[in-house]
Amino acid sequence: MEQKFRCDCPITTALDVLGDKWMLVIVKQMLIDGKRTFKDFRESDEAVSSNILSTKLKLLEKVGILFKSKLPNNKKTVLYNLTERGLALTPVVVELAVWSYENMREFNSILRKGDELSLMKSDKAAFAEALVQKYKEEQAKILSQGS
Amino acid sequence: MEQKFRCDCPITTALDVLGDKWMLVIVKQMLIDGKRTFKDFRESDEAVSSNILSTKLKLLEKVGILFKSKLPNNKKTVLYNLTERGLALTPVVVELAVWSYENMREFNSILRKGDELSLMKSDKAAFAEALVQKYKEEQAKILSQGS
DNA sequence: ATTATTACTTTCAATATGGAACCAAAAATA
DNA sequence: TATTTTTGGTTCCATATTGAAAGTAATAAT
Repeated sequence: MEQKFRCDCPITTALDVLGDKWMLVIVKQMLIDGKRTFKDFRESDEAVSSNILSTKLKLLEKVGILFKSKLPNNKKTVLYNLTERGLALTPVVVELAVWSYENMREFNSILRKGDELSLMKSDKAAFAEALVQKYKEEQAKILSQGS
Repeated sequence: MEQKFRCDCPITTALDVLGDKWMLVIVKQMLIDGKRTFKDFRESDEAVSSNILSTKLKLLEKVGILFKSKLPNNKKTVLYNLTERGLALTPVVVELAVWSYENMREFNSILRKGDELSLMKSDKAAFAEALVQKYKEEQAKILSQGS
């Protein structure tokens, strides 16, 4: 599964890597939903099947969006962590959320109500930055403790 | 090909519709590359094959991202136009471009140089709005003339 | 010592993608 | 007017991707 690029356009290039139903969903699950382990992803609302999850996690690692780690006292559980490159996707994710809240409600009847929409819209960059900060704090907490 | 949604998350919902290799590329071709006709898309750098193009254009129309029109003096050529909903994807496209310029160069050796990157980054909202304005001006020009 | 959990891989069916050829209507050209 | 070309598709078929289910090996908990 080596990557092929269609042309020199940055947008097309991004979509050559991220353009599917799972890549950005996994990033979002890590960034927003606090998912960190294979099991977490499997048990998410979106319920990825494990073969696909495995494939996508490998690709995300390969392009430097996430890296794997382990806790010192546990040899079994693998932690998946966003890199700075992965965290740099936060603005994309935020823009998708804004667009979706404002345009997808008529199609997805179970779309949750957008409580954070006005906050998000009032300062998208600040909202994105707050998400990143929250992620990093959680990350620090997990790495500092041992379990 | 009716739409199914995985859960109530807005990001996942957006990707249920847009999450593939073509949907956002077609939007970008219209918004930035001035593509308007079936032929235009076929002859683009990305060279979509016509069966897929046909399928995706129908889906984009169905979710209200584009609409079809014709010029008064030409019964053959079909024009594909972005709606306000489609134009509202501009910030997503801009964020993808920024991320890509800054993170994909090591993977896509033919990625073009990001001359507009610093301009884009300095004020993303303004950059997006300028793209939308330019599109609308072109649109007005085409609709006003007859050919 | 036994059971459960975690992180996968394998298998196989269903669906999506993609290239190529084909086609009908309209437009351009001779 | 007759012929050719262009445009906007559709159809066919091969290949690739997705996805559900079951299986497995190592570790951890009981």
